[in-house]
Amino acid sequence: MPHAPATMRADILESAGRLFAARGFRGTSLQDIASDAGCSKASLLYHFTSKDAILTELLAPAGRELAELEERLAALDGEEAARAAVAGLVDLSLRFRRQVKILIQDVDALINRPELPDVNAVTERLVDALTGRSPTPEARVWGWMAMVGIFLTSAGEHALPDQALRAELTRGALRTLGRRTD
Amino acid sequence: MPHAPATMRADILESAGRLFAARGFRGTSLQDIASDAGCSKASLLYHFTSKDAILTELLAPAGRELAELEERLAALDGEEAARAAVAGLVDLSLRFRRQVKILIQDVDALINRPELPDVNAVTERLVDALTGRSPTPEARVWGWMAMVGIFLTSAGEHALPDQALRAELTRGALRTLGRRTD
DNA sequence: ACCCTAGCTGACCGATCGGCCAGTTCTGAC
DNA sequence: GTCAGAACTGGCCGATCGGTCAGCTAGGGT
Repeated sequence: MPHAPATMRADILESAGRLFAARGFRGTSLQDIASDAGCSKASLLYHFTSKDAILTELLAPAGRELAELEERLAALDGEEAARAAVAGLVDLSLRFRRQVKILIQDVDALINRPELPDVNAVTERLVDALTGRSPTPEARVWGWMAMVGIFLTSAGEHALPDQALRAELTRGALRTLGRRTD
Repeated sequence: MPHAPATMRADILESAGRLFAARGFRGTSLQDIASDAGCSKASLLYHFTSKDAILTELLAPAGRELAELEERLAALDGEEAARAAVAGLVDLSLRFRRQVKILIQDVDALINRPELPDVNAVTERLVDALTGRSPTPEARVWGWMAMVGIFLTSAGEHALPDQALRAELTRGALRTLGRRTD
């Protein structure tokens, strides 16, 4: 039964998006997508020029909006710009959650290894330590932000000697948690 | 010239670590490592049981220390625990920078795509907006933390409705930047 | 009734990659 | 000098993956 109007294309995008978010781009084969969407691998490449093109179509809207946000910010200044940047990033990240997950999925696959402690368990206990006994759900979000912020910011290139970077990471994290930084 | 004592093994680890950090685990082949280390692919598998075993050996020390940190935190409580958790994570992340880069490298490879705006440029401009004109290097670190925190925390699972999560992400980010949260 | 075409497919291809093995070379111990 | 064994290698294998292609089929336009 070939002629299902244009639903196949949409089904493929939906399957690919879900699988990419769950197993990562490289961790998902064309066959995986085809099986999930209920068609043949060749059919994928009839509707899309390549595996990469599927990912492109999934990420393009987020990219467009990010560029728009950037433009909007260029017109603002000072406190106004800072608040707009935060609000814009929050909005974007939440509305394109699946896309964010696609981008960071490979990290999950890499981090869940026997020689590393279970990342979920560690996360839970670190957040516990950060937020104290019986934390509110809100406090747990801040705990997450502080941990992720420390972890990933450490890997970036910063114009700061190691000792100073160490101090600033600590200060930023404590502030995220709403604690005194002295 | 076979018998270089045990330097080959160390050379392989060094090469693998550098390449994994630069191109990611999956993006680095055994041949890449062999060429860089100046030996044959078969030699890698003489010194290590598998490609995965190389990564394991590179990550194991970080995993051990993370487990130790967790243990140490279990004995503490309240403000003391929070500060020890932050200090411990900062220390770990900075001392194992290369390992952190290995874990997140695949994200870099995935995020630098034509349909997405150039991530470095966007990062720069967002940090500009967050920190205002002529920011200090310290302020840029906080800007980084806030952005990364928003971005990655949004992808996690939180026991919070979307609207509340949105508010808390905003609040946390503004606090990281040392701004009023009202 | 006929045919054109969009939708779809099975079979196949070339490339790459992780891993294996038989065999060679060098070294240190005796 | 001899020899055991560690260090190392070229060549090969099976699996997987992205992608191609010739061809089948169902339906709508005429």
